[in-house]
Amino acid sequence: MPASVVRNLIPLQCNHCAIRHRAICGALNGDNLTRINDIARQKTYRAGETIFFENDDVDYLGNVLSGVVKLGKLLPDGRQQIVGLQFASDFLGRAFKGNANCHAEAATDVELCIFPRKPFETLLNDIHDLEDRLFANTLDELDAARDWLLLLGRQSAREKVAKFLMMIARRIPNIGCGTEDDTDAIRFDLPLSRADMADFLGLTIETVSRQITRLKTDGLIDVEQNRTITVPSVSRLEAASGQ
Amino acid sequence: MPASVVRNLIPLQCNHCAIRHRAICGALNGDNLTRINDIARQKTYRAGETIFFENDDVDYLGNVLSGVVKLGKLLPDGRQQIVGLQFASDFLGRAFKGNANCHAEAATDVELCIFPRKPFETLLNDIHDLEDRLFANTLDELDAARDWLLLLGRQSAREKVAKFLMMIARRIPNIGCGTEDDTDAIRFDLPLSRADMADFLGLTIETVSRQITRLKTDGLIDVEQNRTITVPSVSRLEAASGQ
DNA sequence: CGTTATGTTGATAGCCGTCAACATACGTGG
DNA sequence: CCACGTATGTTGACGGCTATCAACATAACG
Repeated sequence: MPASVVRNLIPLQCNHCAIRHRAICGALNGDNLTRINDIARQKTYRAGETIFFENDDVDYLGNVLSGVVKLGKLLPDGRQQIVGLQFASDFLGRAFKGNANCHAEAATDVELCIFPRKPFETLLNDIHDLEDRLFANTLDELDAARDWLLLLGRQSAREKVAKFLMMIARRIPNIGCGTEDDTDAIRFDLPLSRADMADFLGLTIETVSRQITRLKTDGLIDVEQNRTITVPSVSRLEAASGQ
Repeated sequence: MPASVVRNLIPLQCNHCAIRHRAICGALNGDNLTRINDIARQKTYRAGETIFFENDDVDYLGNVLSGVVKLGKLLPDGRQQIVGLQFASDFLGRAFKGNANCHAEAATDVELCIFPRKPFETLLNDIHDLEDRLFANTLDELDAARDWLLLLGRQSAREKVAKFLMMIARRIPNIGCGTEDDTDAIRFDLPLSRADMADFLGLTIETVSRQITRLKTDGLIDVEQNRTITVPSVSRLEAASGQ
């Protein structure tokens, strides 16, 4: 990774970490927490910056503290597919195997908590619970990838966009809508551009835009300033997502 | 799983296992090999039989000894997507989490080497190398799933079929073609029907059939009896696969 | 030899991609 | 503060790829 993208590289305090218990670090306490804290450093990226390229020899791994990271793959002719999105508390990088099989890019401004590879792998060997947690994490990512295989292979553009919005709604902080007592309503900011959504859903920008317009005219969502989505009825949107 | 599909359930001998060193069992020897051998049993399925259903509480895990297993997911309306294919030496099942997130079906006649879940998970906890190997295995599956995300999201029907044939060629025993000295040629039997290929590639049966015909008329493959494929030039087929 | 499963081929339709114009927001420099 | 260029997003017209519907061919099987 180019050094130029590094904004800072500062120690942080695991016992004050907001996402610790959701991240793999939830497996740690006492001395073990101190050990990982000793090697943890914060690193930030601006939206659009590349974190690593495919086949890069990445010498660190880490957790997403805030923001959204896109994992993508490219065909020789430039076609792109986003193969994963990492949100706060998700793990980034591949233990015991240095070279990345996809590239990573900050979709929004991103804060990472990174660990140098070698000492982190030592921790994995020493602390069985930590490796178990990372293993479970990887199995969950595999489940998620298989869910998207079904989506990409068998669902329509409308279903794809609806399901994407459902997924974001689950993973992104809700920004509160006027009708607080309506538990079936939800409101959030899209962390991705239309172009990123297209690359994630195997569609074109235009098709994504048209489907959003259709969901809007059908009353399933409301859109302000392109990125702020209000879903008046989550269950109705879910029905439109095909499951 | 219905007991009716069980053809036999007999002990086997790990030290004579043909796929041991490619499977996760390659991490074992001496006493550890004896320990896993004590819990290993052979189980066979006929082509088309279901091994487990989505959300089943599967009480065993295991290796594929021979044949091909399809992992699939269904939408409520019946649309299907195959999300993984497991070949000889591949691991089947999800450690530390009983309920399956997809269904499994024998694509061909299949022999499995199965381990009851509880004692197998004990082995995983006791033998660090075994868990490491299973972890590495899972990471490879994740890589494979992401490759197919790119395929499903961004590649044409022709590229999909070409890439599928390339993948099968790598994973299935070569049956030898007349021109042995031609290292760029290869010949194999398809383990999947057109319908399975369609469900794997996110296409219809008809489109798969048409693309195979096109590859044949373009001289990229030769087809005998629907299932036997000869590839005169692997590099030319690879070029048609888009990478 | 009939029946079913599997695969191929043709005609047609529809969804989504492509190309293009336009709208809006944002940042930079005059 | 405005002018301009760029990035992002929307909408329309059109075309092509793949799905759908249908007929037929071949193989498998009892």
